[in-house]
Amino acid sequence: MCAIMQLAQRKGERLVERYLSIGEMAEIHNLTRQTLIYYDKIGLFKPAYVDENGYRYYSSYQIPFLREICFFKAAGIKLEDIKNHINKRDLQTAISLLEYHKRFIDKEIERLMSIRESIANRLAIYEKASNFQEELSKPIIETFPERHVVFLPYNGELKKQVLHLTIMQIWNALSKHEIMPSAGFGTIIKKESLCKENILEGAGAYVAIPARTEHIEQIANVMTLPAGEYVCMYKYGMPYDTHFLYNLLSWVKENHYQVAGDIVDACILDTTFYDKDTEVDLCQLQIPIKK
Amino acid sequence: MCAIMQLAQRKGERLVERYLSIGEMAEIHNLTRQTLIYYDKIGLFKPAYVDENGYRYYSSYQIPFLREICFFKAAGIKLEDIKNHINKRDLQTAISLLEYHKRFIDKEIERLMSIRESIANRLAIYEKASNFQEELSKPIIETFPERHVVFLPYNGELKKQVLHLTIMQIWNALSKHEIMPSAGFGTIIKKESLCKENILEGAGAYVAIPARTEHIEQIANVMTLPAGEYVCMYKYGMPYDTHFLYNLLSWVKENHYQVAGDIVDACILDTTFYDKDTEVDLCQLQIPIKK
DNA sequence: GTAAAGTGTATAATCACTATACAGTCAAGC
DNA sequence: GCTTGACTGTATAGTGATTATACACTTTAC
Repeated sequence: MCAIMQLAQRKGERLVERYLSIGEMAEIHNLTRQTLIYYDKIGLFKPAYVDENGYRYYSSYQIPFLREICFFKAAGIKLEDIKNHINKRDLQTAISLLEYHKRFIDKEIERLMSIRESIANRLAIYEKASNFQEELSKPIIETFPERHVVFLPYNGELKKQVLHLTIMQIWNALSKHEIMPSAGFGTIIKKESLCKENILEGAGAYVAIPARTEHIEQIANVMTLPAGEYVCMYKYGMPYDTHFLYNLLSWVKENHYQVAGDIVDACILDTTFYDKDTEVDLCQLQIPIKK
Repeated sequence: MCAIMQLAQRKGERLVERYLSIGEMAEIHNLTRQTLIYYDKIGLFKPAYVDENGYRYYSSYQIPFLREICFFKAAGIKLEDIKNHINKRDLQTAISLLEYHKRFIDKEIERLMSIRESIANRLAIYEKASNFQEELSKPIIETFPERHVVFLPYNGELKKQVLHLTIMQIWNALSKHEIMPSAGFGTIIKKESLCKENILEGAGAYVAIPARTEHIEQIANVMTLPAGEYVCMYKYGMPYDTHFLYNLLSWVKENHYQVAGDIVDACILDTTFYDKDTEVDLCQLQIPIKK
């Protein structure tokens, strides 16, 4: 039978003085016996009376205290903080504890919202990747909105390791701004190097900054990719496999377009999706065009 | 010196084959050495090569893997789930892992929003309590919106323990609906018992349901307190100290009002705020009135 | 050759419990 | 008074993802 009902029914002259056993107290508050033993041990909530056999007995006057502890706990406040508060409890400390915790909850909500957006960004990239198959190596025209990225030039000849390390440098810089780099990354090839002997001169890695990120101005090395039309091509190949780029540039020429800005080589699926022998990413070349 | 810079500068013919030490790998990913040792131990991420002295060496091809692990970790996904995914990684499992986690994040955000509201509700009550002093025992007219509460009649004579236990019963019922009972609680005295010998006949405990709670119809014993004018009085006294109620009812009569419905005795600050000798709550009597 | 920096293992602590093992206590029915 | 079952006690280990510490060995730089 339910402890609450039993107690409520046993009304009478001795009711007020009657102590509650640990099991009753636990059931009333929807806790386990072990939890109350633990609260006793850490000094958060001790029984009013302990008999000669060590049995714990609680007074019904303690019910509002334990209820309050449960409230703070359900709000996610640490037991240590609850303990410090409940023992010298007054209105002002209660208010400041709750206000402090409310700010903490606000920060947590903000953090989770940003994670939510990161996951959505990543899922959007995967969505793209799911549909690329029939379009591999075919030029298609897509329209992109304005995109903000962090750009860092490659230091030396572009090889796999330089690429990884440069991306990780940007990645860590963004992490320090509490930004999850989930909106994509890749290589940017400078427009002014297209006619040079080494087409990759000045090229670098980029990591996209998620849309709606605040305080972009505090981030170093931010670069803006303009909105507009891009001719795009999916390919299995690393940015230093430049023949894909030359192919697409030929298409631009043949179709009487002009290159309107820096070229993006966006990594869609990295090598972690493929077996060791593949060792190349699925990427999408994006050349901004104008007539 | 920064490991990333050092490696980026040491470019040359042997660069691709060069292994990274545990410290370098950790620094690149903004992790500690111990964390990588732990990942090795739990089988989440093992070095490509271990030398005869037990030193761990990582291949630069492993960088995207560890980066991906860090991404999932930052999203709050459990290492065990990451481990299960990363080893048989493909687009579909990646998508379903992220979609599953997105739903989890959504639930978390909802939970935190509800905690946020609970804290705000509680702070509003404390705000009330901060300002009651000069108004103690004085009748004042306040307007309340419509309020939903869970009501449960007291079983037997109204004493402190019956009061506590009845409230805890409602409290637990609300907890099972994942509602934090933070919007106030107290006693409701039935209008039809005002003229009876025992004014507390049919009286019971109530716990308020926070505004904007969804699916109220699924909660048992819900009662609606109508919007409108209430004559209110702060008092130090329990609901069974009925002389406060009689005083306020006299005021209603003297001022030619009529009692418009059931009477609320709202607990503002319970005994946990006072020393053991006080043993009474700060309450506010609320009598709905009409001319 | 030495010192500093880096690496290894092993262990304890964190937080708020939960689970388990094993022993003693209490209340009801016979 | 005895048995049974429900209840209570203590003690210990485990959870998850680290961090911190202690102590010994190896590598690198000068």
